[in-house]
Amino acid sequence: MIELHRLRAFVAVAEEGHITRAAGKLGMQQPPLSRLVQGLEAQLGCRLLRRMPRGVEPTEAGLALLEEARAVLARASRVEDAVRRTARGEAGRLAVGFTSSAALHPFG
Amino acid sequence: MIELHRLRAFVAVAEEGHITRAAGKLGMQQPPLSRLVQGLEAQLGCRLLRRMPRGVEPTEAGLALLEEARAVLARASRVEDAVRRTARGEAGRLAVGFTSSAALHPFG
DNA sequence: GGCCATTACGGGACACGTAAAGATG
DNA sequence: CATCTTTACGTGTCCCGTAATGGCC
Repeated sequence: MIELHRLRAFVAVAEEGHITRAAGKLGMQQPPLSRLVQGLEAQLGCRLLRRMPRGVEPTEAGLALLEEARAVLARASRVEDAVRRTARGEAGRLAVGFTSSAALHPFG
Repeated sequence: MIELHRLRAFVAVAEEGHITRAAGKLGMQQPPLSRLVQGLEAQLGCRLLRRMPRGVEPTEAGLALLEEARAVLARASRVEDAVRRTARGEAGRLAVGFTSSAALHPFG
């Protein structure tokens, strides 16, 4: 399965259009980032970027991955907080109910 | 961010109720799997499993993570195939339409 | 004593950073 | 020549597997 690390790298590159610029945004150097994307292409068996003289451009497959990757990363980024909140008791015990008559009952 | 590797490990353990059994299912040994879950607990800063004399049991936070992790993993597992299909041209350009009359039209 | 989880230790894979090389306008 | 990407090389970290230790019926 694709690891999130590689997805993050690819999304940054695809959004910036330059490996160099994306590396700066991710706080790393260009060479490791370039290899990360290459590894992803090798894993998927297809090119994700068109290498241009001035930067890169996502291929068709790259665009598809960009969309999917954003969805997965967005969901994954919320997991950590959700679990911690549950551990603190702020969530997880919350039950939400719908009835047709609850609104008629006074509290207490 | 939590890596998918750790999520897969935790889901297997939580579902099996035994680190030993989950390790067999994942094709690995118990010690690395035990450490993987410990690493996840350290990352989240809360216990995910209650260690019992016969196996383990998810805590409240563990149950919350189990649910989230399944959703993320399910989504991530489809990414790879989706991108490869797009690269082969089987998807990405596919438009699906619904009409009220298409069924009345003969092919050709 | 048997079962299960954990710690200890050595080996391999992967990613990073720096430095040098290749490609293109 | 300037810009951007890629390859080369050495280092550090993380994970794995085997072996030994700890806790609880």
